[in-house]
Amino acid sequence: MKQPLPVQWFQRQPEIVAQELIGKILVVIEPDGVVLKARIVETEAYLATGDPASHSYRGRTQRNAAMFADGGVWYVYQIYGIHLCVNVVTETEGRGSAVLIRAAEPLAGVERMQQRRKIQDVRRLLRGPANFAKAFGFQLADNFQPVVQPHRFFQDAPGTAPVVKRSPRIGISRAQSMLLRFYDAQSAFCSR
DNA sequence: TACTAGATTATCT
DNA sequence: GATAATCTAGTAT
Repeated sequence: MKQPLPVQWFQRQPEIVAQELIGKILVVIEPDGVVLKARIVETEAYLATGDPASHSYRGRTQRNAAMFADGGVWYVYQIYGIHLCVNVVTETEGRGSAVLIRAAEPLAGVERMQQRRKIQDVRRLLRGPANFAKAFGFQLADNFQPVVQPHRFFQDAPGTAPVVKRSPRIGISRAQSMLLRFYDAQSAFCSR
């Protein structure tokens, strides 16, 4: 069994973490013992400085406080009233950067994900940030929680590294020229 | 397959 | 009071 990625792995520049997170595997062990696994295929970086699309751009607020914590914690927030977006905080205390997880490829626990999503199509199960959050059972309460825990962690993936491409981020109105979305060009599980 | 409208609330100004 | 790092369902093509 692979070792979990250590917290220091996340305490680097968001562009680096976003790019290297592609192909990594998220493992979640549910309270009843069911194991969920997924291979990350799409992420976006939100920078600490000079990035108007980042929640941290206008400084620290109650909502984005987790972004300013030490790297290696979750930043979870609700958007459009009904959806959750899940980020991994990067860099260190006081910076304010994070990586949004946008899509993944289901590897284990597919039935549990299908129950939560109320759909069968495996390709759509983890496509889009809110869908990913729902399938894995993320809650607002996961905000500020450590990324490295016994029941929920990332691990390195076996095999060759994926071909990672970059493009403009999706769904934002500012800084659309910045190429901060990273995705596995060979995966059929990306959101676009 | 493509486009549009509507959902629904925490958070910020 | 306005906005938002979205998704789904519905109608049109």
